[in-house]
Amino acid sequence: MKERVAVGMSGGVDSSVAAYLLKEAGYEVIGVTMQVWQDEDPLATAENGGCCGLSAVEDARRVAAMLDIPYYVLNFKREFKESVIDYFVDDYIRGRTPNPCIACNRYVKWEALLDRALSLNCDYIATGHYARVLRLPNGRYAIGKSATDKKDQTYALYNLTQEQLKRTLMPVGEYEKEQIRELAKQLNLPVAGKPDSQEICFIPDHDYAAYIERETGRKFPQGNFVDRKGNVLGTHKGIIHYTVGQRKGLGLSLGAPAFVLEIRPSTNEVVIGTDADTYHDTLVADQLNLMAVPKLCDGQEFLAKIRYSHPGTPCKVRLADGGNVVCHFKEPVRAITPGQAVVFYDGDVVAGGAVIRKAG
RNA sequence: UGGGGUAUCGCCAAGCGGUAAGGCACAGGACUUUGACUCCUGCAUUCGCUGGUUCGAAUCCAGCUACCCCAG
Repeated sequence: MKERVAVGMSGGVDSSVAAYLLKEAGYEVIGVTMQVWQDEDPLATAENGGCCGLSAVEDARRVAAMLDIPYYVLNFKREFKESVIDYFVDDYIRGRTPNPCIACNRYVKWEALLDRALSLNCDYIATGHYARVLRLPNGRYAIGKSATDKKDQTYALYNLTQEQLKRTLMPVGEYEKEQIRELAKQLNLPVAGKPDSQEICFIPDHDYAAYIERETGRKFPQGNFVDRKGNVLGTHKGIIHYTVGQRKGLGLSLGAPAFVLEIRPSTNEVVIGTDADTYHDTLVADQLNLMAVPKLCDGQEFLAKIRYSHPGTPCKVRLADGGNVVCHFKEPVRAITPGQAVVFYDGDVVAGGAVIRKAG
């Protein structure tokens, strides 16, 4: 009897090809598009490049028809609102910089989708991510880097659980991005030429601050830019406009480039310093999720990425009070940002990850 | 209203008679799952104002205006 798999189809190239590959591999494939947008504004959807919106549904439906697989649109608006949007907004209000894609993966694309898939008698869920699901000799499941370096998406997947990974397939992880596009062309998929999605999908105009103010119905007051000694350097536009390491948009003319060092929601201050001031060699993180390793040991070494595009820096980890993880880097890293994830790699495999609380 | 000083892009600032450096900020673009970083491009026909000297002035001279400092 064929194993049954639900493929999350975003309407893009990758998940479309994923569906095809699974069908070729002999699975019984069901196409699913997750409806997550709160207001389906067709215009905004088009501008967004098609991730998760109405035009995405049309594209996914056409691909499913071509592949001759059943196709459903499932409503995940509530889950998306609670796990992604609310988290995103709350983090900004608390002076942090969230990574909504990580939350979306863990709680919507996996937790909620897997739940629905199981109730449809599926054995697996699958996505078009450029990553691999590995079963390790120690019995654990882990995310491994894909064949293509250009499009590594493992960072955003560190937070998946063992149960989720056990039931996950990522067929495009075995291919290069170019191969996937080529395959899409050969199959005559209508989405072969679609651009990659990027940026945060639910804020198509990229105006984060306006989105947060709309969502909360609040205005976030101006406050002081201060240096590390507390001297006032100027006025900021509201805490939600900034992230650690940011240079652009500060409007401060201090002779040398100025960067955000820290955001202090309690005093509504944004601390400013030089580029050199943004480097630290230690961070504290919480909400640890383990993947390849069953537990973290003091002194254990990993390559750690502190943001999506960070190439990684060697570090040693140590467990601290309350389940916190202290990560000491071999060399200082730039702009350790509360709210972003630290992801620990053991070679090409994700050992685990956690949420950065503070530098130093 | 006695004396001295300074007035060059939004901010800082070079220039010292030969036809406006640079930094910061800002804007546009590339990159991008941080409005991040980084990179590329752009950004004073004009030097507080008015005259004068000179082939030629932001640069020299005079007057005016503004601000600053010291004395009142």
